[in-house]
Amino acid sequence: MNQKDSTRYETRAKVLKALAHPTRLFIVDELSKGERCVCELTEMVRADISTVSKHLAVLKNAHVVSDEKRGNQVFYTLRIHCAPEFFRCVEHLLEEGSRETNPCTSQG
Amino acid sequence: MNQKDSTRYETRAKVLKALAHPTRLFIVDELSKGERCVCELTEMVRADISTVSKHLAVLKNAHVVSDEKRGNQVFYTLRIHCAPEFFRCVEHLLEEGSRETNPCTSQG
DNA sequence: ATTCTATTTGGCTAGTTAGCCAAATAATGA
DNA sequence: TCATTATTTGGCTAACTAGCCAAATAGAAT
Repeated sequence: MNQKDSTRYETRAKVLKALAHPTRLFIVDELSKGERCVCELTEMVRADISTVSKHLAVLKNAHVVSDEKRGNQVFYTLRIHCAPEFFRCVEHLLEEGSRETNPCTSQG
Repeated sequence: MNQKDSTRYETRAKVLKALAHPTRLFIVDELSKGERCVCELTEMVRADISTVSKHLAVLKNAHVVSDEKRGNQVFYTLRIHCAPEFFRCVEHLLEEGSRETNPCTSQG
C-alpha cells in the first residue's frame, strides 16, 4: 500500500465516517427527496438544533451535502446521489443473512 | 422518525461504520479481487496481525465479509459486492469538487 | 505430547465523537 | 436600533475506537 493508495483510502473513509451515524443517514434519506432547511430537519429528528447543525457540518465537510443560505434559513442539498442505491444494496445484503451470494453484484 | 426507521438507520450505520476506516477499506478493495487469508492481508497493510484481525472482526460483525477456516488459516471473502461501485461514485464526487451536479446519479 | 504457525482475544492508553447547554452570529422586520 | 427567528460555534463530559503487546486458542507436523 503506497502513499497514493493511503490517501485514497483516507479520503473514502472520511466520506463513510460522515455517513456512519443514524441521524446523518436519516438526513441523507430525507435530502434524497429534496432540499430541507435546518429547522425542518431538526423537527424531524427531534434533537437539539445545535446537534443537527453539527451533523450537517460533518456531512458538508465530507462533501456529502451542500448548503445555500436564503433569507435567514440554510437549505441543505444531497450531493452524493449514489448513496440511496448503495443503502438498498446494504439492506439487501443484511436481509439475505448468511447466504454466500447476493444479487446486488455490480461487477461485470 | 419512528421506531422501525430508527432501527433501519442504526443497521445501515453499523455497516458504514465498519467500512469507515482506511485499513478496512484497503482490505475491502483487496478482497474485491478474491479471498485472502489474514497473513496475506497483514503483510500488505503492515500492521500488527492482531490489529488486522480486529479489523476483520469488525467487518465480519457487520456482515461485510465472511470467513472460512481451512487448515490453520482463515480466509476472508467480500460479501458486499456493491461497495467498489459505491466507492467509485464517492471518488467521482470528490474529484468534481464543488460542482452542483455529478454524473454518478443512479435515480431513474 | 511438543513444537510451529496462524489467528483471536484481553487489556491498556491515547485520541475521537455525540449531544447537551450557552453564547455568538446573521438576516428580518418593527 | 432593538427584538425575533434561524443557525453555528465553544465548551464540556461520557462513550467509543485504534493499535500495540501479551496471552490464549487451534490446527499441522514431528
